[in-house]
Amino acid sequence: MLKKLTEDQQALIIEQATCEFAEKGYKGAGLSTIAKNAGVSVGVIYKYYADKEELFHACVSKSIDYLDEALSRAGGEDKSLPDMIRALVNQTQVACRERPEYFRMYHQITTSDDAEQAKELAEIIERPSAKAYKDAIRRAQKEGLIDGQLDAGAGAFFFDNLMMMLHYAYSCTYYTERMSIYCGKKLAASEKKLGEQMVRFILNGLGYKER
Amino acid sequence: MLKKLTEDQQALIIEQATCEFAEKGYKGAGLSTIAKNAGVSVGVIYKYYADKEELFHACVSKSIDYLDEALSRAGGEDKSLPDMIRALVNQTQVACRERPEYFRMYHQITTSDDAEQAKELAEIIERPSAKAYKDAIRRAQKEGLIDGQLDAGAGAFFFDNLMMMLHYAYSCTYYTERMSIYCGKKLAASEKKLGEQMVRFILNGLGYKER
Amino acid sequence: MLKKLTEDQQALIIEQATCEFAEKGYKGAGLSTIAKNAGVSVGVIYKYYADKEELFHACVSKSIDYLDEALSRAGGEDKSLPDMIRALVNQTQVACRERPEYFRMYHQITTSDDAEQAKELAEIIERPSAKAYKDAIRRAQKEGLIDGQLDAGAGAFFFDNLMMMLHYAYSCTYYTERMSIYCGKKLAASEKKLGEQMVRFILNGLGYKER
Amino acid sequence: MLKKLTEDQQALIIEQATCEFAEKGYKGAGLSTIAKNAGVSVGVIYKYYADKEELFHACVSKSIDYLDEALSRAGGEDKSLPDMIRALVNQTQVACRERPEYFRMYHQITTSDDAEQAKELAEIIERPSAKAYKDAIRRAQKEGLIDGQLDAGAGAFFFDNLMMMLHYAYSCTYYTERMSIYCGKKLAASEKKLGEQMVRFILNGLGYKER
DNA sequence: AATGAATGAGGCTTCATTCAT
DNA sequence: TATGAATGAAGCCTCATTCAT
Repeated sequence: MLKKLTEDQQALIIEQATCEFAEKGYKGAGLSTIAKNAGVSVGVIYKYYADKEELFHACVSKSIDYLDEALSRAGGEDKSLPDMIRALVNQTQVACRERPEYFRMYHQITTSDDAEQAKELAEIIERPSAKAYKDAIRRAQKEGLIDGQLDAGAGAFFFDNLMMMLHYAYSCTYYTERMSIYCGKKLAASEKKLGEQMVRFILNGLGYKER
Repeated sequence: MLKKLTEDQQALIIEQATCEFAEKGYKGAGLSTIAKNAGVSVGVIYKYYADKEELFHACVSKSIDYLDEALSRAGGEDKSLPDMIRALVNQTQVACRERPEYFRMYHQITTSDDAEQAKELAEIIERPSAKAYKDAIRRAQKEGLIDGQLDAGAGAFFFDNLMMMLHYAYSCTYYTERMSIYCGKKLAASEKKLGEQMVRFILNGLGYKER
Repeated sequence: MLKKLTEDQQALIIEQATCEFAEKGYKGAGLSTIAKNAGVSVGVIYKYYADKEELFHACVSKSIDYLDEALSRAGGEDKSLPDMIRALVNQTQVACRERPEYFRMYHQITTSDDAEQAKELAEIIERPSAKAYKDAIRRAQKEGLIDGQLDAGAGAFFFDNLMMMLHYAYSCTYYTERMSIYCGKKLAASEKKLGEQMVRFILNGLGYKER
Repeated sequence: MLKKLTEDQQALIIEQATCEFAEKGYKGAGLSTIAKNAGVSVGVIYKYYADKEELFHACVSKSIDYLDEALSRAGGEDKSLPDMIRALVNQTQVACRERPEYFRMYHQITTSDDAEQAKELAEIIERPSAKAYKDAIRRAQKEGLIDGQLDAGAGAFFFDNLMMMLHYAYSCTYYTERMSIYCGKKLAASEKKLGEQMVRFILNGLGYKER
């Protein structure tokens, strides 16, 4: 009983907390549920995190890290634009299947009503990919591969909007249902086909012309 | 004390409740806050709604109605595809400016972890527009105006995904910030320019070719 | 709407209130239930009674009046002791069948935790019959009809105790059940036989000897 | 704050709850009052009892146990009928002096308007003593000690009715007052004398003849 | 004078947080 | 150091009472 929490136990706390927050929201999540699911006492959580909010933030950070990692796994500056997009869409589908809770967590973040905090989080989460996508679009525009009239920022925005909705479609109950309604069950169930359709739509949207 | 809540007061309850729910979520919203903001007593709310949940549902219904109405204001089957899309984007921007709480409410709905309820709501909310968009796309495909390879459902899905993210960008703190990060403050602030970019991206995405 | 409550309506209020108080107790009774059952508005009750407590007291008074009346119907100083007791037992059975709520009301009174009020009520309700029974016993003792060793007050007390329990047995759910358990369903259902047994027990208890 | 409520504290909760319920009834009793009187927080009560009702039932059970115990202390099948009755009356007087709240609790139970529950409770509480008394009477009848005409069940019923009213007289404000009115303060105050009178009345009532 | 909707204090219950062991 | 029971503030809801019509 006088042993320090192992790293595994600490990780389990975050993992279970993430699931609980992702599922029930910040207010709905219960500390005692988290403790029970993680196999630790409520008290020990307060040794590692000052309060519920700090635990939540830790889960958020972990989720962001995973999201970043998932993105970078798709990465590769050397890829062609179509390949890059294909890889990103693909990676999203895989990541959502593996760890839907992290994407649900992302969705929870966006419900925050604290403007200051929202700003801060957006800065951390969105800035890097915004830059990466914008740069890629600019590069492609210079190479004459895509629509020159398109504002690079706006293009990145629309692209990421589609990616984000794909996240939600694969991780949040409501959006999953919505995807089925729009695409039909069959297409919704086929990651490959839907991915292809999406890549096609995005490339078209950006005004991509081969060669 | 008034003999009976005026229609205005009743409407104010829903309005304030919607704001409270939209901002804090179902769990976070406080009945006493709502009552105070609506200028009524806590008790009277229970004369009109059996409990917190029923009040929430009333707010949801009202929000959905507004959303539908906003959509139909853009409507017009007779419009050309570009005009229709332009109108929808436009209408979204106006509606979000006028009643951001209804769109925030929508966002709250999607956080529900009750699968059954999510299903039901998605059916009510999404089915009609899904059908409308799909039909419009099919029609345009028959007329040879847009990409014939595109699955109509998927096209409608991607289109509505972009619309939904526009809603969020104009009504939820986090997404607003995110839009600024992607597009820059200037473009984010110009509804007109951003709208044009978006219409362009969508038309391209659908593979629209004039004539 | 500008008409005064008729006497019937006023009586109905008391009647329904009595039933409600008798069934649910003072705390459990609901003013709105009473109003609804009496076919009047809640407000008008407050025109006749200052508050819930006063209404309760009015019901208590009415109940006491009925109880007294029921007793006096049995009355008759001229009767022989056995006849008097027989008449009282009989009358109790009839009254309980007709108006169980008044006896339930009595039971409710006795749960009061306000010592002062209990004292006052006991004085009003019990003093007269205590005196009457005591006198009757003294008279019978002088005539050598019953046990001279018995304290007249104690005798009256035991006699009335048995009467009171008979009240309860015929009007309160719990005591009805209890009667069945003790006496068996058959005897419990036969007012006549049980009454005879009780008269016999009482006369024996008082040490009554004919002639 | 204590690591765990001691047994004493747990007992105190039940004790204080019993007093509160006994005094004010189920509806009238307040959880916060109970907590305060027991020197614990409101919350901890919910660690031991799911809700107010469960706490009430625990108090009822405790009270019933005490009542049974008090009865069995008087017990003794080997005693003569007069001795048995004397012991029961005696024991009742002692128990009421020691723990009036348990008898008040009993009184509260009988006010329940839930027929099903009343039935159940009556079965548990009354059946055993009903049987014991009835058997004792039958035995005495066989030995020719008491009135053969008396229905054993009815006799047990009348006997227990007198016992019950004695309980109430010694524990509930109203009935205490009533006893004074009937018997006079002096006799009411003398447990011994009143007890003797009561035993005499009962034995007479049963038609007891020595030898 | 009767109505019944509005009021708001108060009750039960939950759960984030504390702290004795 | 980990435990998990105890704490108590805060939330939902009820209902006796008020008062505009």
